[in-house]
Amino acid sequence: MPVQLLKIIEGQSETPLPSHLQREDLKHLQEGCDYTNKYIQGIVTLSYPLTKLRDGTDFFKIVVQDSDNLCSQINSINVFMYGKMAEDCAKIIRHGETFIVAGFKVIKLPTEREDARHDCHLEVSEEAGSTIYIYTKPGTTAASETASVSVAPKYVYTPLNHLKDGTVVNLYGVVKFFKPPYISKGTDYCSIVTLVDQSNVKLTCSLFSGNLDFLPKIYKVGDIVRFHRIKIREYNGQMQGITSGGFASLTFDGTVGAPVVPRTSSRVYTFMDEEQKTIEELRIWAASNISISGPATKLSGVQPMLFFDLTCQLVGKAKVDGSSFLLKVWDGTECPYPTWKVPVEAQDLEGEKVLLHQLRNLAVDILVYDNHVQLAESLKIGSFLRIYSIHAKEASADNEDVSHMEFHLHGGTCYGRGIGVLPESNPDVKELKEFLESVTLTDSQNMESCSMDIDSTFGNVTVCVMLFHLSVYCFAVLTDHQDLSNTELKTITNSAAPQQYRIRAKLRTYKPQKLHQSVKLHCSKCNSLQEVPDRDDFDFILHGSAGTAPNPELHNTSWYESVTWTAQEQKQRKIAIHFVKRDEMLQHPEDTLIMIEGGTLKEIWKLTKRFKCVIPVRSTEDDLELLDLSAPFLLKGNVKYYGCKQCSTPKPMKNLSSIAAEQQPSWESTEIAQVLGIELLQYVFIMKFTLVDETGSLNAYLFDDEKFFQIPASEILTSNFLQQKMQMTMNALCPPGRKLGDLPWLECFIKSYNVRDAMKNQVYYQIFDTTVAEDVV
DNA sequence: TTAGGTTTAG
Repeated sequence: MPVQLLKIIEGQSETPLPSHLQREDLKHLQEGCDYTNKYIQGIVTLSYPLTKLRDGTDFFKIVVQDSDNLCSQINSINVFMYGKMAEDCAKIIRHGETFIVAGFKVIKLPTEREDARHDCHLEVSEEAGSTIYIYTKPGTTAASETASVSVAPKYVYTPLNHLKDGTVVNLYGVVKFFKPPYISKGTDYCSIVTLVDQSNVKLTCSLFSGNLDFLPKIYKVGDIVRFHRIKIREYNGQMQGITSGGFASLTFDGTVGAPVVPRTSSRVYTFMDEEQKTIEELRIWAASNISISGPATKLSGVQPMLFFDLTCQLVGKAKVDGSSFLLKVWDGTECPYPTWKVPVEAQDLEGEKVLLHQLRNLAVDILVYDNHVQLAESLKIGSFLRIYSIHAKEASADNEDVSHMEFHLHGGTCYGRGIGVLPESNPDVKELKEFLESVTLTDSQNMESCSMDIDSTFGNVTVCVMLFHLSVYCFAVLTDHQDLSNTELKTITNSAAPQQYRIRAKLRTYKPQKLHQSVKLHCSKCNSLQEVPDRDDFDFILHGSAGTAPNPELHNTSWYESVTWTAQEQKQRKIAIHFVKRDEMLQHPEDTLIMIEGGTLKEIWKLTKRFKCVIPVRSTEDDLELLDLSAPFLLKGNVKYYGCKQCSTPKPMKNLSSIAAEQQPSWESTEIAQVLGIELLQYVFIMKFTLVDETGSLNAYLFDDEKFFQIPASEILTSNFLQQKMQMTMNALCPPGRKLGDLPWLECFIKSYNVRDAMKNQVYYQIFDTTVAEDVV
């Protein structure tokens, strides 16, 4: 008899298995072995409806789990039954029963693997000589004898189209919308969840609990929930769910094929194989019936005027004021726009100082408001968050020419706005953690250290060469170095430096991705490079110098005329402006250089719009002097000019009178710098290009003030237009999202050079005499 | 009780 029912009495089978059969372990199964006298034993966890194959043969599939090895990574296997055996078995088998099969075949198919299931399946049929034994429990009988036999307590789940006012039900649903738990105006946390099921009926539930853990752990639209004991009420003509006594929930990942592991805080819950099946069916239904948004937005993909959800890690937080709170987060990618920095007191900022400094180019400030403040305050540094419906807003301060990106989590909970803490077990968190670990901090910062090594031979630029051409068949228009032919990258990296080459390569990647970060200040005297000071540095110095009142003895001299006034502020700030004259005469504002004492950032910025040059100064006993050289010593149009702290020897302002006396003073920055003893810093682009060809790859540095992009490095920081132009150029040279094979070819000149220190000699490469062709952008 | 989905306006 191929299928036998063996009754168990007091844990023992009435009829023992034939003694010649030996039990086999799931993990030892192999295709091609003989299993005539071996058997597999396990619990039936899943069964599929009996179907017929094309040739009419009955086919029945079940999943059997090895209950003795539940912890084993592979603890279940698919069993395929054919013919009469399939038909017989389908009639009597029940979930949770013990299933034994002897004399089966082991088949391995490449696509068999599912979760913790064996990558082989068992083929079972009378023809193959299989025997099946099924242990049933006392008091239960086979389905062929009596219908609906149930061992475990059974819950009844109501489809969403069958809900009735005033009832308490159990239900399943796919999350179509949710608000992550937030602090309600009452005493509890609240979470709003809208579900939908195969009936296509929606149900919005208001869930309340004083304990965050009792609310469903929903992380994204598409998650599947099971609610037990939810009360149904009618509200505004529609059914509504609301928590009632004994409410309990399980949440599952809604992804087809993901492990069916419930998220719950409850230690005790029932979860049967039937319910696993329900989840799997809902997943499949949802895959084609619920619009689940595409790939998650990363900071690198943020667009202005966008509301987006961000999965990130918290690295800093700070109190801002009563109604807003600052979160500093990162996701390992760089926002392509300059991002705002919310000013906070240093002592209010919580987080690892060193890490915050290392991540200063990657972390972004998110300002959260109102009802989100309390939750934000309770967040732990280092935790992983999903922040829902962040508003990316492009804005520019009235004393800034270049806009920046702001991130706000506005007050209220519309559109699911809120903050959720993700557990480390969350698959998205696992993926993010791996990615964050791959973003080596030293790498993201190494532009600064490497660029310091660029040798001093730079500057020997001759004729500008049109070298980039972006067709598939690349060619170069050469107006110089005609003698150079293309050299393969491998040859270059195998050769000694210094040498010059012409190359044909693809730009695989470049740094920094945030192009405005490529702008640095370079001192041609000491060859140092430094970051361009930001507005805050300047503001800080101006605040400091505002404490020194203008010295009246220095007003109205032979070469300048002075005006003073007191700002109507609490601190009674004194401001003096000195207008440089020529031949005792004041000039037109657009030709005039002015010096200002006690001005604010905003006032100075406004003056630069009207006057040719502005020099911030302060009084000493016997002359006006420049401020600290971290501040610009001269502002002219949009450009702030800085001096090298190391190489400058600032001189009194009266030295300017020699220029003022000229017939037609042009007020050139170089000339002003010279008479004031300032070693002028030059704005330069410093970038690292990773170039590849068929033979290899190398990193070449771009060190350029204007030639390469045809954009003055000194002006790019204050011009949206120029920043866009530069971005377009880079997008043309290295189109985002393009595979290596599809990248355009480009030609350029590079030169190799040695950098030696006490320990070693290193060869570097630098792009030179290369200009992006006009038709590129 | 709370919220009852449908973006702040900082």
